[in-house]
Amino acid sequence: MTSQAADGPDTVTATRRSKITPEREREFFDAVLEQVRECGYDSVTMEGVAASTRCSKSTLYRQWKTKPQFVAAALRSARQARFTGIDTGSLADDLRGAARAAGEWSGKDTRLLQALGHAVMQDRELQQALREALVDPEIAALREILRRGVERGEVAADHPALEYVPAQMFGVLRVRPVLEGEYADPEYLVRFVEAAVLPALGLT
Amino acid sequence: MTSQAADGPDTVTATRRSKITPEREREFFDAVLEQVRECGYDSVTMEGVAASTRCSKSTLYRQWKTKPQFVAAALRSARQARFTGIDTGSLADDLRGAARAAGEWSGKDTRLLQALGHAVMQDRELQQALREALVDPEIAALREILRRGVERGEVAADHPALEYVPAQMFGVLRVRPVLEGEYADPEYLVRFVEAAVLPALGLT
DNA sequence: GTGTACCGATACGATTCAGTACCGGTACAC
DNA sequence: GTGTACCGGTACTGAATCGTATCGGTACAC
Repeated sequence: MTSQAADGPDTVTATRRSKITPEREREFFDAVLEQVRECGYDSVTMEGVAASTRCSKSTLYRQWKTKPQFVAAALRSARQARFTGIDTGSLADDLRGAARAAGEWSGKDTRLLQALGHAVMQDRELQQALREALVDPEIAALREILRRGVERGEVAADHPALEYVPAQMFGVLRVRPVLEGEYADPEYLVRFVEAAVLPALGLT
Repeated sequence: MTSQAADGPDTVTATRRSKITPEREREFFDAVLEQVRECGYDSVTMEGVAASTRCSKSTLYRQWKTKPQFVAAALRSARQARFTGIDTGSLADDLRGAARAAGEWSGKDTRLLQALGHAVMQDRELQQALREALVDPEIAALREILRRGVERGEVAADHPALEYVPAQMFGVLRVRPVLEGEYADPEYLVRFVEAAVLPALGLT
């Protein structure tokens, strides 16, 4: 359940009503996200997830009322910052680092975003879960990198290109599959940062 | 039928086996694309399209064998270059013009791309139709703009930022809804070109 | 031990939708 | 007129899939 984080030190697993251990829950979440990436949101079925994790549909429906709620829970559980902790002291190197980190997750995240991109327009909870899981943390980390660069005086606070850096990074990341048929890898993104983003910021 | 372009001067409409006029066909195509934008590819139903155009399912299935083929045909029919004919003699102005043109179509095209983004992975014909309709023409036109700029000597042929211009334009176009919750309008894209693309190309 | 609460399996009803089949009606060719 | 070929409407089959209900089994609490 979504409430189980509230009551759960380790040994208390015994006290838990549910026999679904956190590890088991992870299996469910991994399975459903993988199915979403594979087949698209609409084509994901509870039966499919149940089969692939060898549990019964009943078990899934006991824990989560509906498919959207299930997927949203899975998304929330997958939340993690891809590139926090990047802090080299140089804006250019930080951006290169972010590009590299983004490129490493590119395939999985992009497929997920792609697969959910439209479903999200119809379900508020799903939309928010997606933003919290894949969008907001990255944007925040990126803005933090930029903020530090401004603070160090590497770029003017009102530099017009600043506001577009996140959109550039994620935009290029997401459209490369469409334009070139392959996911943006770290090399591609780093070259992009060096060829376009840094020059635009005046960091040659 | 897909073959009707081959046999059709004007008056020959009489000779046509089909009573589906090109205008009527347009209605079908517009309706199905609108449904795709609205509900997503998977949720589009032949029955829905039939109802919204007041024809019968039979009629649709007589013309197109399956749903993917129907949607692909609709996409192909929607093919049109958004920004050919932009040629001001200045690379910077051409790019501004392209940005403005792209921004004007942004909502419709982005929604379509979003809605089809995943379905396309499972159906080759659909994928190709989508590329031909929404991706390739724009890319080609953009590359042509850049080529002319190079030819005029406004930017070096091997300038590293050149290769990323199309990806940036379409990337920013497509992710703005995700990041900021609204489609990229012409103003946004023109400002982006001026703040980031032109500086990166050394065209202050 | 005994009881409780959850598990997995399976079966079920309801719904939705792709695609087919059949119908009577009608516009146009000749 | 008569025939042909297509139209729109409706009904149908068959396959998924949602979500519910039922059932026997089992791990853990006490």
